[in-house]
Amino acid sequence: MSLKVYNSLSRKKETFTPITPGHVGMYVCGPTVSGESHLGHARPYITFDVVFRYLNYLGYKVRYVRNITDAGHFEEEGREAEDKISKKAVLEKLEPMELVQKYTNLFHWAMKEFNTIEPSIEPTATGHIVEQINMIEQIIADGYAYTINGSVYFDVNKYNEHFSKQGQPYGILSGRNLEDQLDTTRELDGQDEKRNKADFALWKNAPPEHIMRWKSPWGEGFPGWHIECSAMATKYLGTEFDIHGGGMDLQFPHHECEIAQSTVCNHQAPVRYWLHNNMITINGRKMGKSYNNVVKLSELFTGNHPILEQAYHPMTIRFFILQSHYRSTLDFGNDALQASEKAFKRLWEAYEVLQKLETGSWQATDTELDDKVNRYLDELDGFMDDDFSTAKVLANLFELVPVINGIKHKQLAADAISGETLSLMQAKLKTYIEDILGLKAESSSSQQLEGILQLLVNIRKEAKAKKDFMTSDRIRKELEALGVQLKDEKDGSVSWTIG
RNA sequence: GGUCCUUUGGCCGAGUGGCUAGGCAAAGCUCUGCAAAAGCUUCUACAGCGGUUCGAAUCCGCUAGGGACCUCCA
Repeated sequence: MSLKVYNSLSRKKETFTPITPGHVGMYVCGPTVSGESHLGHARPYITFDVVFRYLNYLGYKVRYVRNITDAGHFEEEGREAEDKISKKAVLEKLEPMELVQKYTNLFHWAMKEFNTIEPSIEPTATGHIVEQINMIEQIIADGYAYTINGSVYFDVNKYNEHFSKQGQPYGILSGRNLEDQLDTTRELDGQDEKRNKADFALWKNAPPEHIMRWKSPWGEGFPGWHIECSAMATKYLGTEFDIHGGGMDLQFPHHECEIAQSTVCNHQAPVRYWLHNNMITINGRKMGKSYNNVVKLSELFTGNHPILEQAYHPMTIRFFILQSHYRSTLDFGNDALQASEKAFKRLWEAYEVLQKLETGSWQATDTELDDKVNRYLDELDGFMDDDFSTAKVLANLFELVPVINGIKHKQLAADAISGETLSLMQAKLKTYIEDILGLKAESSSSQQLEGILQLLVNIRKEAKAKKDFMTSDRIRKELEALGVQLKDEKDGSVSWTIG
């Protein structure tokens, strides 16, 4: 078995072979920290977190680079062509970097809530102005960019003419040709400066009111929209690296431009495998700023948004995202989230039960079931190898839930499956649920709380022994109101779940 | 207008031409002081029409709906 990934560049699944055996370089487009992250942003970071985790599981040494876009040219919701950071800074009376810091912190908080592993390097655009300027200078020196009024533009036509001959036309990633591009009519800032509409900015001259500005050979300004990723990816991953990830909406123009810039500078195509996650939709429509239909992560976690019927735990969201394939659209809805919440709870509880089951060296009395369990476990690697089919992994894990619960609740014989299979199941589920899918308990209880609950359970037990069901039911009912659910097990013991 | 994707049971969602994914919901049953939990069972869907094929949710064509990108966007 070997890992296969869907490469946007070739539009098909390819066997993954790293450039340097045993090592993987992966770059993922990070957040623009001019505002708070929303549900749509969660998808790539959770998706590529699982990619990162799985590559680690396969034994690769992975350098995972995810940038923070904290500079440059952004557009405000109102579509004014202004630097979003500087504009908001005025509105909120904050320093630009203060604002950037605030949203960076919020982003990190959300990523932690989602239990994502921190990238190996998280470079910022403002920290790499020099690298970006160097890269632009090189592009100019090679003749693929021109300067006008203190701004620098990439000459897409010239690039296309030259590199088409080498099988690297502009549009290679997004599958479009330049001629179609030129037909579009858009009135954009600086459009008249450009020789051709398809050209894009490498460096923009900063108007006086623009707060974020840096000195450059072309005057004071700020870097273009795409150069930071090229510069930082090259710096930390080299002129050619293995994986570049991001949302499908970045495929064009962002990633296309990245390819063009890097190809000119490094004399080779920068990326072997382009991986793109699909969008999260809401009522069938992409969740995005332009559509004014975003649900911020903080709103999701607190339930503080008109569309939300309740708060959703970060693990519910993570589970929700992993239940679909990353290249499919995923429709957001309360029903879907609530289904995920319950499903995850059931899976997690079974997982915890499983880890507490005693194993040994007994033989299976139900060999048919034993075989089935082994098959479900064996299939997991193959599912992940098949372009990270987390949905299939979860489906198999759910097949195991009745087996685990059946043993626990004595609906199945304790030795229905062999001790060896049980041990394997424990190990595999730990690896898959915690290490690869990155799921974790929604809440952890303290030892003190456990003690208090045990006390109440004991009191209730005594009441039940005296057939004082009023008291026993009261304890159960009032604990339930506090979010603690008591369950009388068959063997007379009592278990509880908090949450 | 250009390029491309998509349409799966009440809802979400996976699907490699033949082997009823899975989850949630619903109904019934078992267990139980009552609950809850758990287990078992039931619900066998692939937008429409045509074609290819021994066989199609899966391939091809047409029609209809939805969407994405072409502009900041995960």
